[in-house]
Amino acid sequence: MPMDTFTALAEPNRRRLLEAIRQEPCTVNMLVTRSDLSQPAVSKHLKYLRQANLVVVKPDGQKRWYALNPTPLEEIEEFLEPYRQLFLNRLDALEQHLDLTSQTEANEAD
Amino acid sequence: MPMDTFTALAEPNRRRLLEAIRQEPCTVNMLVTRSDLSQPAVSKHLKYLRQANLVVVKPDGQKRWYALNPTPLEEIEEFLEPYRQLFLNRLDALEQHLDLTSQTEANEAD
DNA sequence: TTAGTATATTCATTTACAGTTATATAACTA
DNA sequence: TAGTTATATAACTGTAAATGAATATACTAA
Repeated sequence: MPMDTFTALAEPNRRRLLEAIRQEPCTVNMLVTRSDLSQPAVSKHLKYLRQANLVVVKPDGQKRWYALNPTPLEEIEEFLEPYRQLFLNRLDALEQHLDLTSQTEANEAD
Repeated sequence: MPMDTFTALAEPNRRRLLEAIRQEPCTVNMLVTRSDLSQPAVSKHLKYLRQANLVVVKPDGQKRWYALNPTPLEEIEEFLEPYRQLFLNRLDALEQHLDLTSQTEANEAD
């Protein structure tokens, strides 16, 4: 039932909310003001971000301060790590594969 | 209609397919064998990965070689970049905020 | 041509989720 | 106390997408 990190980040509005929260802790109303979302929509997205453990809440009277918890983003980081070399080199795996195997495959096709 | 990078990566089976393709270009049957998915399921996920431009295809007789195109992953990288410092420091934004503002807020509460 | 192999697509069903409106709850204020 | 503010939740609607079964397409081989 709890939402995973990747799914939480798949929604563009949620990414924007997280961006705002990253810059400084925000109340729900601050996020409503700074987004073009209704208050219930913001609350619902925050619920998912909470489930993904990407934000923590601190009640303060009527207000609730939402702050970033960046820890789950390490999962994204770890996923991305083995790809980083590749897109820094900017050379398609297919090209590389063809470069490496063209001689062998020419022989096989023979 | 085309699927964006984040949404494409939100599905765990698609991430696993991409991992396999990252290690070496694969035909559909290779991916079926290496996953626990049906052939139509693999083909359908590959369609989404194509839409997200995360893979390229090279027909080769009956076979179709799927290879990685890492370029769209730069979008993820760019999103992640401003957060990296934070989870490397491993200090919640809320803590930081409280540290920075506790004196001010103590005055305000006065 | 026929049979077989590799892959894609269609269809139907189900599930997840985004957005809205309305309402509930809790805390603050007068 | 009543009225207002801040937030969450429920009920609903619409849509995207996941899944499975069946079928279609395209190539290969005999």
